[in-house]
Amino acid sequence: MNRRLSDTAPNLPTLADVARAAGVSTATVSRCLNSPAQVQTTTRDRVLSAVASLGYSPNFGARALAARRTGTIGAIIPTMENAIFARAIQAFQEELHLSGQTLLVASSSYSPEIEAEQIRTLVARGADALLLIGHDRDPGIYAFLEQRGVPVLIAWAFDPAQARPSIGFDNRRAMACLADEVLRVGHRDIGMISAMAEGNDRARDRIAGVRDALRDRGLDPSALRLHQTPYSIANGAAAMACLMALPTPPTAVICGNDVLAVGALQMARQLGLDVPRHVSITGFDDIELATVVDPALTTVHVPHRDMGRAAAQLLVQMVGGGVAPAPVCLETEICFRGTLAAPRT
Amino acid sequence: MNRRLSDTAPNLPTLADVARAAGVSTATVSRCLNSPAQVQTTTRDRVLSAVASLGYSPNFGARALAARRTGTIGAIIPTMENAIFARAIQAFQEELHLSGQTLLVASSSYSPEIEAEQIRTLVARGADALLLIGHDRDPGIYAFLEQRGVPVLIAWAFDPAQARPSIGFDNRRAMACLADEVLRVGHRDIGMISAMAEGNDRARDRIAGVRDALRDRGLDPSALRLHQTPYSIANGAAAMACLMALPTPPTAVICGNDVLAVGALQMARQLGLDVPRHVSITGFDDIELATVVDPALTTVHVPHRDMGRAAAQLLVQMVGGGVAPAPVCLETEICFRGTLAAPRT
DNA sequence: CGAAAATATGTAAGCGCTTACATTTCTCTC
DNA sequence: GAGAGAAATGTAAGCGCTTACATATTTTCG
Repeated sequence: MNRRLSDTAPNLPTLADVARAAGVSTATVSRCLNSPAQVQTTTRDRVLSAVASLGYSPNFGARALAARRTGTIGAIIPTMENAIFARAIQAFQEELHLSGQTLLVASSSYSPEIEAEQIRTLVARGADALLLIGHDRDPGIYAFLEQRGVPVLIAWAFDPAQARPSIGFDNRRAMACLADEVLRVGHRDIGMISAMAEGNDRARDRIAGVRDALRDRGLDPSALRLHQTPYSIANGAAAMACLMALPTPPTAVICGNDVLAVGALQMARQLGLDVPRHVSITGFDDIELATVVDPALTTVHVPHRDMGRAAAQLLVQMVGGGVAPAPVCLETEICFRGTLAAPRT
Repeated sequence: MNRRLSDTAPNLPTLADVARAAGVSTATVSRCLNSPAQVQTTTRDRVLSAVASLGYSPNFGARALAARRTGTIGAIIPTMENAIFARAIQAFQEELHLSGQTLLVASSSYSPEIEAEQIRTLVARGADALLLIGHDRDPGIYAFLEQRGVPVLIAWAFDPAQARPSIGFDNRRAMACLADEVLRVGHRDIGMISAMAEGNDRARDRIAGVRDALRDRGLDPSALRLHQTPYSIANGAAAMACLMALPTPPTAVICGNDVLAVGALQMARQLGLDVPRHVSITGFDDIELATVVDPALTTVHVPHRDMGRAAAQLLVQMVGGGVAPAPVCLETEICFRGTLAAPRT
């Protein structure tokens, strides 16, 4: 047939070419490449030099078809522009590389519909396994993944109630700890700026964490002045302006993440409010931004890199062994910096 | 043979199953999926409903093998943790998605050896085309890519002297413009904190740009106090400390990127120097960090998102058409903010 | 109305690799 | 040094899809 070999496509050497050049069968060449130990040293040298001299490199499609795996792992994150995901994905990719796996990435822009589509795309593109953020998801998607036999690991969430393998931290408890610190120094009027909670279990858990802390101190959780807004500095600032315009503005504003907190901080300055003297602000994540602003942000440190690295290891193990690992819970830590202080009396 | 079908692997429906269910040939099913216009509406509906009811999804390896393309485009960037790359890659991925392509990413950690390895990996993983940063690279790599027939687009660089397709901006000229502004307000003692120039043509071009500006004003380009350091806030700070410890410290410090500049800014504050009264500092890139610090950084805005988006379009076009597009040069713009002022007299 | 042209569908040959199984070639051991 | 067992290599059957080409069906129009 030889279709399309006539045009620009270069005619690359195949396994058979290497086999011919080395005077062995294709099976031996394949073994040299995939399990060298099975092949005698002298044969192996002969084959490898044929590989080198022909400039051979295996055809991906053929290999994937025959071996029924691609050595590719997919990850879908809301957006790379959020430093927490960029950082984790970077570590994830590096670790994957150590295991000889390649990373296929897609982003959902925080939209469940786009995410569902991307999941299908990555599976169709041959991802051997998938990394997803948070448990919240249409059950049909999990059914689809199960049908295709694609292992999934959930990151950024730890919830032993969910049977699915996951790696993350307890958003709720971490936020409850931080909120408790805010209460401990004396704040009673608490505002909260959160990311949109719909379809985002992390955001919901953090809100629940603040309410837990309130409740534990015998305060009314429903008194929390909650403002939800999409992720951005500008939105954080706008939300802060709303909160501060209230008849009795909160003396402390707990933010669902550092980006919103930085926005809040900027707005506070713009409104002529001194942080933390007039109002305390806290973040969550501990990204670079948190240390660069003045005063530096009191926040919760999340081990994003560790999470990315560990996620890669778990996923590689899941692809290989097929066993579902138990949920992993990482520790978070409060970073006390300059934006939390006792309220003015 | 049926190997490995006995174990855990689910037995997924194939094209043939769909064909059987719909009462057509596999060719017709394939056409329904790839060029629906060729198939009669009634047949198509029948096939598509069979696809849906069986939960069929094409096998990636088989498709790649038969079609000789994967619909996957690879990108290798130094690191995702650098916001400029994260931002561009995000836009790149979104645009790729619109064209039905998938993104394979790898990172080089700024190491030419790792990059070379990653290039081979991505090609072996079936990338139809590659996005790389900067022209600087072993010629053997370009030869390899040419042999394999993998189109490459270079981003972050614009140099008409290079024959290769590229999209970027003129690092040298942009930096020269900024440096000229620094000179224009009266600075004569200029320090520069640059990223490591070796194997990084962007960094080299920016240094050259500063020297150009000096020369154009009749000053001695070799008088530039240049400090090279790896990319990080802490390194920027350390470099700033060195510069300020000089017998006659520079009155303006031009930084190769915003991250180094933010480090310099922090160190200035730590040293009790007021910016811009005691010393001016400039950045390059215009990332979020630049607007969050106080005073906000005077820097060069680089249209990272546009670059990412356009890169995706070019690459898709290269894979499809096979024609090498002419180098594209994007415009940069100086953002005057708070860190540049005339030197004290 | 019939032949030519256009359209729709079927047939089947690979794409390049992996791997189960068969065969050959060593390496021991007694 | 013969036979058993281990090790190395070869044989060949797919993996599931795309697409050139063949065939069947419909449309067009002189």
